[in-house]
Amino acid sequence: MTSPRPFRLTPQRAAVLRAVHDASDHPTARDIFARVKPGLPGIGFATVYRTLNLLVEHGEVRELRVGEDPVGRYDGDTGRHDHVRCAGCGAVADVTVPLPDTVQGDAAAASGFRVDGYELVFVGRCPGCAGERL
Amino acid sequence: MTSPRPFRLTPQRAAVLRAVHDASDHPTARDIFARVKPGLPGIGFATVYRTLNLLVEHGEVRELRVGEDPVGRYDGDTGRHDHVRCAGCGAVADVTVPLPDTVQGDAAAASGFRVDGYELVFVGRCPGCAGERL
DNA sequence: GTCCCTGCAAAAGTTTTGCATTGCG
DNA sequence: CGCAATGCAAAACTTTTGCAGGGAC
Repeated sequence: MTSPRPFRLTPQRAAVLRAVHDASDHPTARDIFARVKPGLPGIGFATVYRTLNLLVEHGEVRELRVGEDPVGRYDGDTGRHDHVRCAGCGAVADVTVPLPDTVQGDAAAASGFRVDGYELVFVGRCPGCAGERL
Repeated sequence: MTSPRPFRLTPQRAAVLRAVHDASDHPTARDIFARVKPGLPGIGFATVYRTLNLLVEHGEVRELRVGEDPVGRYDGDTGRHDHVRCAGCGAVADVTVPLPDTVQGDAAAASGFRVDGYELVFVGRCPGCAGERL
């Protein structure tokens, strides 16, 4: 079992948790660092990263990597939902598109894997970028 | 316009292209470097990366990043298909699960984005890892 | 001759780790 | 006291870029 170790809610951890939950733009670790820094000037990168990993382990926060961008993004909404990424500016938005119940079974049958879930990311253009080019 | 520049098929490029097309395991740039090195001992990392980017631009190869792993993987199959990732060992396999035609329209309606496509990655356990734990 | 390609080395960027210090319990 | 958490600095990694040399056309 992955029994999460006990958890101490320090000011740093509370600040990071709040920053992720308050954000709606899927911030990167760097973004979160920048947003938390003003309230805790002493905080360092390492604490932010360690905290984010801890929060992910505890299921308080969801980590996602989308598209060709190699940087991790964090989502305070841990409920089931999907994402859309703008190919123009890289923005990531939430969206929920229910798939038929059969897809996981289909995937399992086709691959031989046991399938527990999926990640679905749509690719397109946000309203701002849609009119520009292409 | 993204008019692909002319293209010279050097031995290095041919080797990288062949390595990706022959692979079925979605190798990383590092994997490809290791596989190509024996046949071209002089080759360097930079050439592999530059070549992979070139091949992606020309649509000869597909780049994908899946899961919490920040490293890029490459797929010689450029046709429409999906992937399954093993949460145990990190293996990535191909799978094709057609989704209803309505999903892209649903996503567009729900997000306000123009939606051109999607990436679908199932998460589960490969046959080898399924029996082990959890 | 010109231009593209390569290889090496260094740079850039993200994430992790080591270690001494601090401070709660 | 004992142990976990922090902050700083350095390390680990992946990927990109600068530059000089060399080959193709």
